[in-house]
Amino acid sequence: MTDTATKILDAGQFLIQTRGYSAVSFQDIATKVGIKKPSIIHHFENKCSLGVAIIQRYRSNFAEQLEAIKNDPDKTSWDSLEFYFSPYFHFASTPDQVCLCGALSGEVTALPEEMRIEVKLFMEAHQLWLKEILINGLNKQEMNFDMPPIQLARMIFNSLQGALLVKRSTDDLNQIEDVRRTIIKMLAA
Amino acid sequence: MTDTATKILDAGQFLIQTRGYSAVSFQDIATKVGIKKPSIIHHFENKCSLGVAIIQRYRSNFAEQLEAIKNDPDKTSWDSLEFYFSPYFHFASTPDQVCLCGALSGEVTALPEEMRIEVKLFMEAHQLWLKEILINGLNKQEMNFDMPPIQLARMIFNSLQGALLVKRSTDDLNQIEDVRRTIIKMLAA
DNA sequence: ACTTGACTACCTAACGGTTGGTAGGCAAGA
DNA sequence: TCTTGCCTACCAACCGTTAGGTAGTCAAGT
Repeated sequence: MTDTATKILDAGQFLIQTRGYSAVSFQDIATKVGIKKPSIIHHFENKCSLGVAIIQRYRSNFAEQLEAIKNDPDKTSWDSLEFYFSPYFHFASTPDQVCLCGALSGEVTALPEEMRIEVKLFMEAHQLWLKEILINGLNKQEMNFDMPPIQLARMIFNSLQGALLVKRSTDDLNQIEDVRRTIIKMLAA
Repeated sequence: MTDTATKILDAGQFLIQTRGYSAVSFQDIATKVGIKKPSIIHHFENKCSLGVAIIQRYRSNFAEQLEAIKNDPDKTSWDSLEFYFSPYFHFASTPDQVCLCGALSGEVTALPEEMRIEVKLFMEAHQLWLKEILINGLNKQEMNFDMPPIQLARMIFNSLQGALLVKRSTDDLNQIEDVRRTIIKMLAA
């Protein structure tokens, strides 16, 4: 049995990913968890610190997995890239979930400073990870491209984030698949 | 002197582009315009219809300009593409404005159905317009690529929308410039 | 020329409801 | 006995929206 704090994080994350931060209330989260609204305060002192905790957990879950696959000698750079695609395809397969930080990016100026910092850290970490994968792909001659790796990393990250948001608004799964195809084409040896 | 309804649309659009829809209140808009909160209802019957009016105006402003440049025989497909980049660079030059529909896409499921329809129409129109520009570029041999034009159109649109959102969250102007560079490279003859 | 009535644009006051958050109690486990 | 986890009961602030009223404009009727 998972503890209540974890359930609150789960429910909060899910609701932010589907609706955004401003449109999610303590009441929504409490109802989903099956507790009363003030009980949330017992675990997280206010809405902001709950928000921060949700992003931090999300960030470190990603960081762990991305680090693991990067350091796995059995994995090619293409394996790593496909692994990176998988959460985007997973979210795209749901009716209306997007990346947590993609959802927050639309209302980032309405967020408390502490949350903004977390969103920024997420994005920077992912772009740097992608850059390293691309450099690796070039060095091992698995990939081929003549653009600065950081430029391509930004293009990949931004197009995936955009595609997920546009997919949800248009209800058109091609948005992600076409982005994936284009990325692969750009990197193909 | 612009009339009050236009001022309300202007203020509402600006605030949504900077903060999102859920985080903008009638009070915010009224203060910015210099009227009292209930006076907004005199011009727009509720928040939803104001939202719809804002997106419709935004859509038709774009539609007009995009149609004009597409039908101008003096403009190359590269001119059209650079013209399409310009509003993204304009928004990127502000501290925290993004595309209206990009801002809304993060909280689209929290939006009333009528607004969701408008967001979807915006995105579909832009992707179709980009597709036509790409087909034109191929036919006139100004551009060169071997991917389906609609796939590339989606990639371009999604990466620009994503870049604008990520730029605002990270405060890093390279996000847009790198996306532009990559797009140009993909299409270069 | 003067009055009437309808209309627009805006106001103040208040509505019911929801927001994030607080205070205090109570039952279970260590 | 003290802590943990959750509760009920509440708060002030704010939400979108409504009601009712007040100016000012303008065209028609007498």
